Amino acid sequence: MKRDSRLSGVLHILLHMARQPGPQTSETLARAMETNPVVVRRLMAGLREQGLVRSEKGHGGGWVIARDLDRITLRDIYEALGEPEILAMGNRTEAPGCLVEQAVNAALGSAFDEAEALLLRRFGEVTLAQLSADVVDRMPSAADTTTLENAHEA
Amino acid sequence: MKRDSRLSGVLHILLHMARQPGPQTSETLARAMETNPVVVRRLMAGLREQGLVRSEKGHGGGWVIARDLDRITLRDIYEALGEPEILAMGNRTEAPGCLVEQAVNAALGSAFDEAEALLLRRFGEVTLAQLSADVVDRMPSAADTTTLENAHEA
DNA sequence: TTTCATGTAACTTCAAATGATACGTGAGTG
DNA sequence: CACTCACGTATCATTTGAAGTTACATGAAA
Repeated sequence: MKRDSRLSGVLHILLHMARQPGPQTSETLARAMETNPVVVRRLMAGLREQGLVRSEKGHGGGWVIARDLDRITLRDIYEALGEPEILAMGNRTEAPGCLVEQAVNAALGSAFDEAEALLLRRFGEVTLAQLSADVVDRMPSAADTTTLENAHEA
Repeated sequence: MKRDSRLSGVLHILLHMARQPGPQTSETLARAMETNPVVVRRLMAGLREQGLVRSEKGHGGGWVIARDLDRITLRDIYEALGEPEILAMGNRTEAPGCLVEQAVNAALGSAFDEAEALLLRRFGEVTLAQLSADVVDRMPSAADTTTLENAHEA
């Protein structure tokens, strides 16, 4: 399967939005991500429904973040995306009659559950504010005025 | 993508083999798994290369486990399968120039790594012997003579 | 030599993310 | 009011890898 990069992608979008004052269009955000505006809208749709972002049509429209950055965790975003599959592996059958398969499912299942739970816990501990601060830490000090355009020239 | 169930499948195969004395053919094992003999051979190919199982051609041939059950961990089997992808999610880009994406990758990447490490650690702690014992625990006591055939009728 | 069973290549099927095109809707602008 | 901008969304193509299937070669035992 192709690796799911929606969480990675939407975080990229949100952090770019966080660094710019006004509304950002899907068009602009798509260029920063080297992708298509429709992909941006699709990613953002779930976030809008959860009230994490707002969108406006027409002139001067675009996307804005609708909540304080320190009150949005990666977990909130993950859930807004529709809680995509975390693991690429799984049990062959869900409710097998075969005792052998039941034993396999029990052993693998608990390991899978633990790994998922760990990841979700980590997601819950990281806020957009923290990530945004990390971006600043990574910047050569003089470049604090980096715009969406030249952010991708480096 | 479709969920990868190779580990689950190969464990099912191995535990069925563990409960029968002689060599088992791909044909027989495939019937127990409700799949195709070629799929069985494909799953077992890696295990054979790692010396976990042996195969013989011709009359009376088939597959046998080549090592004590308590010396085979799920991790051994996972590695013999070629270490398939564990996570369905990943970073959009591996070595991005964009500082924003670098920050995203760092945050997500460490969480991903932790989850993977946890799962692999769990795999390393479980042996085939333990799983096989668990199968017995799940059996109604009188059914200890369950064969491959009626194991799937219950 | 016939049969059985593995070893593999090649093809089809399937699922889901991603990319792209097209068109509808609503909000500003002139 | 007409026009443009930007989102909303349906639809289709592309991509990737697992899983299933068919076909045939190889080697071992009867």
